[in-house]
Amino acid sequence: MEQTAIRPQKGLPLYLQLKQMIQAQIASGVMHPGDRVPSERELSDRFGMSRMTARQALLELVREGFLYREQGRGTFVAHRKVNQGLLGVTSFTDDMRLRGVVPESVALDQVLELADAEAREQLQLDIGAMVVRLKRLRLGDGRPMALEEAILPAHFVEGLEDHPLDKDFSLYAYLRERGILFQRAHQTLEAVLAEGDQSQFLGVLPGAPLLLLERLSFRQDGQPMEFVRAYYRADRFKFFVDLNQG
Amino acid sequence: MEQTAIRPQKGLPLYLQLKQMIQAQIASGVMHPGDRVPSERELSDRFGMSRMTARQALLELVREGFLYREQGRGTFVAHRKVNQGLLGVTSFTDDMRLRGVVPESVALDQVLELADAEAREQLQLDIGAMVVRLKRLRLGDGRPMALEEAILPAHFVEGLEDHPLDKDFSLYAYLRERGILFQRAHQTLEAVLAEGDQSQFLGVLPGAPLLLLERLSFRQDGQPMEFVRAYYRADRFKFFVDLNQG
DNA sequence: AAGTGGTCTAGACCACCGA
DNA sequence: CGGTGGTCTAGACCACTTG
Repeated sequence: MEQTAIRPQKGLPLYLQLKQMIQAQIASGVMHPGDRVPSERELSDRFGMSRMTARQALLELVREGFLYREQGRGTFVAHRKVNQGLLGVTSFTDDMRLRGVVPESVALDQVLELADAEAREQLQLDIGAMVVRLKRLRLGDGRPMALEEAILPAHFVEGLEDHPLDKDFSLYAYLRERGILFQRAHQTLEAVLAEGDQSQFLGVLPGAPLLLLERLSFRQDGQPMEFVRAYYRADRFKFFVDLNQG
Repeated sequence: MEQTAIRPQKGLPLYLQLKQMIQAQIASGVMHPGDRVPSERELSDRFGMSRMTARQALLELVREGFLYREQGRGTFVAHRKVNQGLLGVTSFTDDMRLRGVVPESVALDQVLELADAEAREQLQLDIGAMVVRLKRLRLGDGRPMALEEAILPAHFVEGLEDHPLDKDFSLYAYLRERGILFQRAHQTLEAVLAEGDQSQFLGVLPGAPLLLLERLSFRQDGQPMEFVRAYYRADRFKFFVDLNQG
């Protein structure tokens, strides 16, 4: 832990600068798993900040799994960072890129319609509300990966009808640009067998195993904003998630 | 938000008392989704605590999804609490109980042996290390739900060999009693088809869909401590998870 | 301009742990 | 015992939102 510059308001809050510095030391191997990190008092002395500021940096790193603390002993570098950050809500596009696969979408259907009972229930809409329904075939490196249907309240996506949905278009990037962000999602996964349409679009035999994913996403204020039902080819897709706390 | 007693050191830290009070008001319906919660300054005034203390209560409730904040506007009650707390590592036993199903286990096999290559890789063990291998059939309300194999480093579970593994025995409760806690887990899910042994134990036809779950659990210090591979009957089990942050 | 959350300070006492 | 993290105080200035 060298005395690199950390002091001034160079745009970034102090605690974030400290956090990044510690993170860098772990990543670069300067500090090893099990090593003790300097105490809150030591950090605040060394970098001329208050103890609460150093504390905030350490606590965030603990929450993110880089460090762990033991009462009365100290703060230590965690042993193996479990797949950093994959606790977040991911989009198909990001997901594929992360795996080094080139994502692609083919729009099969795209309609503006009255929300049916299921959509109203999931998205908590009133009778008469309109929704956009997007049916897409998802490709990875040009091969069919998943058949996906997304339903969103129409007011979130005005103008989307004129948007090209093919190629590497990401619905999530589109929403991000418009300032619409997810905060939380509830997701279920089950195993089903391919039938009818599904096997044709995905290029598998009827009876092949599929992973059925259903996801309801919420905005920051807790309002539901997207319901997705997607069928993934089991031989090409494995879902993973990191869980915290015991 | 009434002026109930909150002041003194009645065992519980101040910020936890405040947190619980706010949580109770949300649960009881006194405060509704979208309602503004008193500001940090207002809370600190009203309850005679410092702003940082009130802030700590609010920030924890935000992290847990009960509240959300908007810069310059205030702190608000979130709209729908997404399955409270199900971000955690769950055991089969807890999971079933949560769903109102009576869990049961039948031990099929239980051996102490040399760790093979896969076990060493997953659990980061050296050559020559011993592991305990537990094979169990999991029942819910008396019906087969899953076929599960767990592998643990032998030094975590000394004495387990003499333990009855049937009935409602929970490996996790056993470990909890011995002070061994999980902090984090990495889990993957995929869809497969039942074959051989699996279909017999689970009571399904070969070719029936199964949900294959693999989980690697870590202790607080980041050391891996259990690897589980479980096959769930797709018609009786749906996996769900809540994700944070977009 | 007034109110909010975001950051930060310079102290304090406590419970817990190790030597 | 000294050092650690856990809690807490009473202030401060900032950026942001709203009227």
